[in-house]
Amino acid sequence: MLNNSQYIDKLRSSGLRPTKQRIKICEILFNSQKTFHFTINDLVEKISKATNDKISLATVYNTVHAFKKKGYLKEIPINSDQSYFDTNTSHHHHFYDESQKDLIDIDDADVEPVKINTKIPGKKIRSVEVLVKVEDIKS
Amino acid sequence: MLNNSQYIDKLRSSGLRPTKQRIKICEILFNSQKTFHFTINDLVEKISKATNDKISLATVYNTVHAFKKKGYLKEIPINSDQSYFDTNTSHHHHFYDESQKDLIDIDDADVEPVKINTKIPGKKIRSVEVLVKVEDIKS
DNA sequence: TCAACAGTTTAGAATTATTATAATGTAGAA
DNA sequence: TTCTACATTATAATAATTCTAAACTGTTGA
Repeated sequence: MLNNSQYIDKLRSSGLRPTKQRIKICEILFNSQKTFHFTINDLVEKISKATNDKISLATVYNTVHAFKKKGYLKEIPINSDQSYFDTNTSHHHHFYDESQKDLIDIDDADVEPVKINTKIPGKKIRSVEVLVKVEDIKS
Repeated sequence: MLNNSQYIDKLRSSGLRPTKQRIKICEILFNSQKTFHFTINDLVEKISKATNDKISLATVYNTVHAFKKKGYLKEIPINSDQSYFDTNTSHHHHFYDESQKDLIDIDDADVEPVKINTKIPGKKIRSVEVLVKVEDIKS
């Protein structure tokens, strides 16, 4: 749990001006012990519940992308009509529940290291992500 | 390499009417030895090169989704503004080249089986997909 | 063979997510 | 405090996808 001055430091140290919109978004994204997944839409709703000052949609997009670029958020690839982001930036994987359209973390420790026995010349690996799609047993 | 009557059988046997639009799209997608990746946009371009009869965009979407549902195409999850599809429906994985925005198959044999040591009650695994993001070594 | 129906295609409108624009506002350095 | 570069904002623009309703066409069965 960080207080505002810690968010200000965090933003400033990564070259982002600590504007009140960014601080508010930090509070919403990083104040919880638990990490979580969200879409831009989810975040807009959280903001409108958390404050009376509206933050424009464009700012929400800009801020999320800035935070992603700085490594404070990860984007999660799912077959989806919208982008999912994750406040958990540690290396981990995901279940995607196709029945409930729900995304669930898989701790990195719960996945045996993935061994890839091939490579592409001139390229280096940036990340290895596992997506496990699940569905209701009965279906 | 299948000829049209084989596509007609294939469509009919899966409960899809063999209309001329669907047959044309089959020719474009499944006539090659090599499997490939495409976006809806790519497919529309291929169609317009391959034939003088235009196929409407809505039909392309409908057909691709119908083929996906029947298991003739797979959708590939990537952080992207558009959906990627794969004519290779066998179990395999992908490299995604972030420098070139290019998608490359990884043969299933080149990935050691992924072991997940956790599960979700009431859910069964439908698929396990590995996405390896790569970039230029120099970057 | 052919009429009838259900499934398809179609053009275009509608919707949704995201990005661009340009004017206004503001944090931070001097 | 003032200035300047960076941010925010509302709105428009764009792009991908889905919806709609009318026209069309395989297929079935008489």
